[in-house]
Amino acid sequence: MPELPEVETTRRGLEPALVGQTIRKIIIREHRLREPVPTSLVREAQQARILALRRRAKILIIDTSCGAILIHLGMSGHLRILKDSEPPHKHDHIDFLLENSDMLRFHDPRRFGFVLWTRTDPLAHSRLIALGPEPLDERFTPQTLYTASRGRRRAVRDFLLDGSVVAGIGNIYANEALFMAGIDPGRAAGRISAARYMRLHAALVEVLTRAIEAGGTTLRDFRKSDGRPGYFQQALLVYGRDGTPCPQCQRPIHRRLLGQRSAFYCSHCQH
DNA sequence: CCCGATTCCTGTAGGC
DNA sequence: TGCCTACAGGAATCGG
Repeated sequence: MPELPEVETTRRGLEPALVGQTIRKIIIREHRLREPVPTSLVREAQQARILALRRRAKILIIDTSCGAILIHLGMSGHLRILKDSEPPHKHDHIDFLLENSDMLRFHDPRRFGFVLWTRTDPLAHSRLIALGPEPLDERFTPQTLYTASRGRRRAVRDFLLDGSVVAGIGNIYANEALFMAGIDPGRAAGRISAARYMRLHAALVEVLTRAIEAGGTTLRDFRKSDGRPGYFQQALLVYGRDGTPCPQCQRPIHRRLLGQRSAFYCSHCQH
């Protein structure tokens, strides 16, 4: 499940292979992603020169000479650099052929991702405009969380997943940070003190930074742009570890459904 | 405004 | 062995 660290890992891996290249040809085998792949992509992005790769939340932005490609990996997507002679396999939905015989290939079995094209400022795109601060930007502070949470009764785990509060956090890193900060994922966001949001802020920054250094978390589908998995899953403290001993107190980690998705936590260490 | 439920999709794991 | 079901989840949308 690509969250911020996985998309950042992908961005870093793709950057040297893509920047400066011209897109020679775009092949779309499957238009039916989370939203239809626009036909304008083929018409307008072919022959465009790639200028830069950026990331905003979980979205990769490929800036070109005449517009920007926006790519979301959904929960099962990945991007790889291959030789353009590599035959397509199942779920290889889009190929971007480059002038140097390399190819950027978008693969996404569950088709929760999207590939969009815009000729205006990508940061002003409807998918990006309402996002909160980047968690690794200095504009994200403990105050961001404390202020936004006042009066909110929803579980703090779900509050962290709200991209308009802070961008790019998914279920894995929300659970990890809440464990590191000693906060029960089911606690109402508005009933957590400023002092505890200090700890949560620090935990988020630390876990995201470490995950990026490890190349992200590979549970099932995620692959770096060279095809290799990330290694942060070995460092996960609670996510997916129900029944195993808490790394702090040795009591078993619990799994509980919060909303529609699992929360992992230690009932002794988190309150 | 806020919040929870629902929806999209397919591979995998576990039960029988 | 094979079938069936539950589950994984980002984020838009809808209804209360």
